[in-house]
Amino acid sequence: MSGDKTSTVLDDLFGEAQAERETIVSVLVPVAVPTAYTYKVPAGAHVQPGTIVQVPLGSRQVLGCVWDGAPDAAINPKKLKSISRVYDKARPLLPDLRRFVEWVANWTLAAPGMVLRMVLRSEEALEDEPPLAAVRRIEGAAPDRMTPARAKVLDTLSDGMAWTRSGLAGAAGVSASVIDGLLAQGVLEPVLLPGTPPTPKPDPDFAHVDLTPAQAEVAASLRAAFERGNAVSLIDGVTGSGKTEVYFEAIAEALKRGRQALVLLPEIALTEQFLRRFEKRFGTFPAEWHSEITPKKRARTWRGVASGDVRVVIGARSALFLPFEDLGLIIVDEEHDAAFKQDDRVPYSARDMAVVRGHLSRFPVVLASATPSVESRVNAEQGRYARYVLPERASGAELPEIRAIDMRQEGPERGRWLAPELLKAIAQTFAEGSQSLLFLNRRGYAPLTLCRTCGHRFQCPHCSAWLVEHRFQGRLVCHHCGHFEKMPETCPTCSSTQSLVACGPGVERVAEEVQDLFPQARTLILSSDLPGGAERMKREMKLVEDGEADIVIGTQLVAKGHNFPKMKLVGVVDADLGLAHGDPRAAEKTFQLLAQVTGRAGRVTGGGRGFLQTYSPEHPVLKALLDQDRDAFYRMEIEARQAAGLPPFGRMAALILSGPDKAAAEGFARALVRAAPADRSVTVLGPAEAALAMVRGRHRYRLLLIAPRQFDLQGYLRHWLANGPRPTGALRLQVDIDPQHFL
DNA sequence: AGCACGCCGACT
DNA sequence: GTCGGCGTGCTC
Repeated sequence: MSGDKTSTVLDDLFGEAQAERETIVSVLVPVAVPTAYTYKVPAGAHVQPGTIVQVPLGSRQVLGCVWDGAPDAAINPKKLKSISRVYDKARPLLPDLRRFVEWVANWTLAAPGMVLRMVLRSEEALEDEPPLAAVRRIEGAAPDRMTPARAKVLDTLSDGMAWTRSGLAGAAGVSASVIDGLLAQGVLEPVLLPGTPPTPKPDPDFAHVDLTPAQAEVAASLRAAFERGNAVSLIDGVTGSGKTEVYFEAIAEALKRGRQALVLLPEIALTEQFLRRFEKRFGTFPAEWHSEITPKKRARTWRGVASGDVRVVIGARSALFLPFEDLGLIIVDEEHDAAFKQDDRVPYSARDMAVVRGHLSRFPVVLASATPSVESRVNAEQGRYARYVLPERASGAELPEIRAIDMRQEGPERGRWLAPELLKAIAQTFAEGSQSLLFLNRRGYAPLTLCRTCGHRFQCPHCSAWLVEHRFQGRLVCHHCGHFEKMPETCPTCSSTQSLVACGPGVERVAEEVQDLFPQARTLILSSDLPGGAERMKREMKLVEDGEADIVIGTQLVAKGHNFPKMKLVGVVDADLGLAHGDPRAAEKTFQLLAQVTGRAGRVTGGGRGFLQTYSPEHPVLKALLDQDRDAFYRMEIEARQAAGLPPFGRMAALILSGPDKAAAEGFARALVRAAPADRSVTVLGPAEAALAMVRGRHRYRLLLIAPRQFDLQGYLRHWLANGPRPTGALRLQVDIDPQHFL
């Protein structure tokens, strides 16, 4: 070509000009600073907004992301450092995700870099996956001696595929040393595989789906929501109504449209059964994402999500920050669950931020629950969410019949905890070969121990809560801070022996009573504090599922999602527990818990029965449960909150003010107090969770404000969001404020 | 003197 | 979030 020489000269000139005028870019770094920092781009490196880089920061190297907007030209050029590495194998973070990071940072009052940190949670994912060491049969080669183990290996390899050493040993049912032997003999050869092949894509048409007319109608509405862009739907269905099947249809629709889908679950324990159901419906497993995933799998999923190889993710709240290539749907299952809230570091509600992410990227979000949160019901009633009700069980089984047992009149004798009527029902259920569940939200043997002689009560030395006796462990335990001590023989105050008495029941004590009265029944305690951890829990849940236990005594973990097909009877040992708490959400939490736990009865078979042992059968929360009238509960609760001056969206309006400057934080607090009318000033108080946060927190001065009805917190926040800058260095919004009104 | 610990500001 | 500098107070 004739222009060869000229273009070379031009290139040189251009290169020189570039070298003289060094390029600088904004880089967001994972530290608590308010803005992106500025770095030089090394010659020859190519970066764009979204590119993931490594940069020097102080004395260390950190991950960062090239950010939007002009770099800060006011920074002293002598201070500027160079990007030390460009991760060109990793996909740049897309604009939608970057906007989401900024939105969450703005909302939670966290530094944007701290939110970015939640995105960059797998350093391994930024490199190409290292090749996998494997073995393959060498055509025609044979071992000197054929043994049964060797034959099994060669048989497994007969399809000509390469296997990993451990995978092959496992598949052939031999030890890995057999494979080493065959390698040494030159029958097998080592090969390198290019990482893991992508998992097969879920097939939206894999299974024949048989929906009830009610389910089909909701499924059709969810499919239609894709046409509306950013619609939020609330599936409000009784326990056993088949919400999962319905939202699976929304996932199928997302897949058919070539979009990715994300399912958020409140806790890891629920993923197991979800995976099985998903596989039945879509023919393959979704990718999993939560804190217990191994680094390798984590990296694979992160990369797969970014490249689009992974189509569906099921995960805990942190999955919300995965770098999806083209996310088209988020499902938030058990949307009422408090586990969606993160209280430390960046304090956010994954349910609310899911709605935000859907809004920013214009895709549908589905919230599902048998007991929706009050705020979601309000959002639905006020037209922000579409609400779909599934009032009946998909199996056709009728809902359990629920009865109150008035403990003032029909209670058990002294020192016993189960009323005669409940015992009779347990005996019947046992006789017909079905399961009973006794629910008591109290771990251990007894919540309080005292001395009969001198009245000494065992109290935690650190937090003034009663110490709970755990008889299996022979300990007194504080459920607040974890402090424990050995159960003493004598009273520490008056030294009397045989004088300590247990007051009130825990699950261990109820189990003792059950074993005493039904010695021939197989009883099982399900409580999170028993030794053996998650593995044991999984085993025992399976035992109950398979009908290997007759009477189960459990704490609140039995209320969550597990399917117990043989469970016919549920007895709530103390239905009043939780109603008396000072927590403004006590009624809601109790309603949800009791509705979920009684919903276990006869879920598959029908004919379930529930009993609530109570001293206050007239309490409106219990009445709503007894009457099977969920709407009555929500009506009552929304009215009660309005009367208490809580905001109409049903959530506590709270601000946590914190910062290094105590005077500034207090000054701002006083300004807030002045802004509220004189008759009901802003109350400055510290509920238990805020107090705990204060003790554990790194900030030195912190103040919790609950704004009463007169204070226009919403208006203030709206103004603040629109007009920046922050009133103090570190003002933190509590996770309980609903972002719906700001979208 | 030597160092553990907590506090505090800086980090581009 | 993490590091380094600095002051305090205690031990070898």
